[in-house]
Amino acid sequence: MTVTTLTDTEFKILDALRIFRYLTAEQLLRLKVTAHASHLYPVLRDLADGKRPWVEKIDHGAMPGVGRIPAAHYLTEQGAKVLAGALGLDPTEVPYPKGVVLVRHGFMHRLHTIDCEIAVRLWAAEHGHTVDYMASYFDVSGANRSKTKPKRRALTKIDLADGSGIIPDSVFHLTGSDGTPRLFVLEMYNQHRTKRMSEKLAEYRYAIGEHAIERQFDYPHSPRILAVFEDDKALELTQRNLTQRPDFGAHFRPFFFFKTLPELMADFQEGWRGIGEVRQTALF
DNA sequence: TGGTTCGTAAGTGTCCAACA
DNA sequence: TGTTGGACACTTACGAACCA
Repeated sequence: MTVTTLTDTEFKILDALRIFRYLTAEQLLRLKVTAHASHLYPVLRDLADGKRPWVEKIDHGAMPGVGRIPAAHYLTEQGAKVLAGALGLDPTEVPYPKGVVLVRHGFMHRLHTIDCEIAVRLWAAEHGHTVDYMASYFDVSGANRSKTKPKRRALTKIDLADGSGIIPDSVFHLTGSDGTPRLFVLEMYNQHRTKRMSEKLAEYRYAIGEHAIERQFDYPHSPRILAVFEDDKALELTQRNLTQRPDFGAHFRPFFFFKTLPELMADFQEGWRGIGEVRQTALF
């Protein structure tokens, strides 16, 4: 039997990758796996070298007007096994990405979805809330070509009565310090046309009408649908588009909460905007 | 005492757009 | 067509603190 010794930083990095699946160096620093980049980079390099390939990374180079795109790190099969040993878990209990192929645009969207997840988890830890469940659109079960497993399916998918479905970017369930459970559905928009954004949000009126979200995630109350935007301009255009839609009645509006990503990263609970409202409100 | 981590500062690498 | 600059991420060097 091989005994593997992990330093505290190495363990924190592997465990953070278990929870968040893909992380940039900046996100790892935000999660406080170590205090400074000058220590983080050598540790990451050591974890990814030939002797201990427990972590791999995807490098996308640079983007015009944006600069260099950060590399995304993820657990390898060996890394998942080592972490399972350190946590006293069976290796099958530590997931790791398989068949990793990410285009740049998809990568930025995934990066921002993970930013939302980090913001929610850090806020929950700081405010005594428990994260009971959290999944993103890239978390899937099953396999399309398998004869034994069910078909591939996003864990966040909401089935609708007509056989179609909606795949939110993220779904999570929190329990407050007073024991109150709350379910949230999150949509993260970046670099899309705002018309496409409002169309995706308008699809939720079917899920609301059928109580499909409550049914799918076994939640007895109304869920909160969070729409997070890269900037104010996209947020305001989407708000305006939804208020002008004749098929999007006023009774749908209380379900929706709007915010920009920087605002979400600063505070998860406060400062949300409703559809057609300037006044900011708390989520609960 | 040695391994690990922290902190500062400066330099390098990558890609694209603009320009001569 | 080659050069330059922008906008970043990433790397390296070095000294110091911490801790078992």
